[in-house]
Amino acid sequence: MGEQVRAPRRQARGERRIQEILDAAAKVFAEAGYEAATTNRIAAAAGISPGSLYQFFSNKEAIAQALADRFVEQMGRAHREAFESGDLVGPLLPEMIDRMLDPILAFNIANPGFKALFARPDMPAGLASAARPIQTALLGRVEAVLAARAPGVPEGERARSARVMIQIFQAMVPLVTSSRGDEREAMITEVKKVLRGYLEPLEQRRA
Amino acid sequence: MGEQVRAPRRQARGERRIQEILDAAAKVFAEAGYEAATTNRIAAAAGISPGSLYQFFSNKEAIAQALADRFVEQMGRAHREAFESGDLVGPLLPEMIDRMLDPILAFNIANPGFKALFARPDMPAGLASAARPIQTALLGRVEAVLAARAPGVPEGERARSARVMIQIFQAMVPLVTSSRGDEREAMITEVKKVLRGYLEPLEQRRA
DNA sequence: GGAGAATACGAGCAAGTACTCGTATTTGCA
DNA sequence: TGCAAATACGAGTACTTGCTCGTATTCTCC
Repeated sequence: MGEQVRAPRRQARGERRIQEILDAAAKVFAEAGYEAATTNRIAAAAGISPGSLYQFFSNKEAIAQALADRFVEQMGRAHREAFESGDLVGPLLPEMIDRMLDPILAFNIANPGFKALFARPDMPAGLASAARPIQTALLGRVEAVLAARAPGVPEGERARSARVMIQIFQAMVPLVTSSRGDEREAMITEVKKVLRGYLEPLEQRRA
Repeated sequence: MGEQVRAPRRQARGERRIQEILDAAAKVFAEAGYEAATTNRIAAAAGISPGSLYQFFSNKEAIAQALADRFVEQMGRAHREAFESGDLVGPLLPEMIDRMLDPILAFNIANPGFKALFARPDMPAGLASAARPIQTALLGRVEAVLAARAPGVPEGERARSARVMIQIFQAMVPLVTSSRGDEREAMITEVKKVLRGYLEPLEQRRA
């Protein structure tokens, strides 16, 4: 255990190749899903031979893992942006919802491959765990917002409500990303209506 | 074209086998997903040899297709039950929601294999089309309810709202089926809260 | 400019898949 | 009871997939 195959000293060319492979993998995973995305196809999409692919990644799962890490890091940034405002109680509910949703929606729109990788049930179990910390952090932040704005909700119920909100939001993301233009704007409005309709009664409840 | 391989005259034993195979397939698909569900494993789960499997189904997709048809038929029954009440306007909103959701939730709880088959992106495209008529019918029924109860909502928005409601409901189903006992009951209550929070403002809008 | 390391290639291997086929057993029916 | 059809078997086949390996090319640094 603890054995490390020391990674070769990468040249600039190699670093570029790695990013190219990850870009190609994101595209192929998004189009085909995890299982159907063959390593040969990823190599072809990256414009290199299968052998070259394995110069940089030890196996298919390592590619997905690296891609997941890249996504998770960007997603983390979007989450931090969504919750960076210190004032959880001041803003009216609609504005609060705007602040939380807009950055995360923007991320999902800009990275269609993200959902394709993480939302698919055919990917290896280990991959989901890469997103776990992010998911847990998100849950905690939503709970914190609930605790501040809806103090009348007891703790056990609060955790459940946070999960429900996250689930709803994630379910609506495909509806948003798969539409375009005005229809997309309208869908974003609907997502916010849904969350507002769920949150408003919680905020108004007495302790 | 139009060629038909005439199906052999089934014996009672054969009819029984077909149902056993479908039961086994539902279990294996639910556990492993479409791709990872090997025909040999389905055969083993049904307690027969791979060769016997192909006595009744010409290929793996035909198994999934037959299973899908069986599910779709049962699902159709649940939908009809959910919407059979002629009175769309009389009942208060919470009762209306109970009537619509309970049968469909009950179906999903009783048939965990259903979601596993239809919600997975790794299944052949043709399969999804089996559920299409059911989905379209459901959309139409929800739209009809909206038209009756929320006449203030213009038509284009009504279609969008119906889609949103269905999407939300389907997203919450896993939260319900994956929990047990009191937690499950609580989750069902939450699903209904969400839909009520979304519907109530629509109903109260002026034409 | 040359030596060693990194990068690149692509035919091919081991393993796993859906599916077949020759044969044996069981069933329905005259 | 006997016979044709239906059912059952499971080792074997054709194919695909992730991945390797011997070899050729390009880069880095002295």
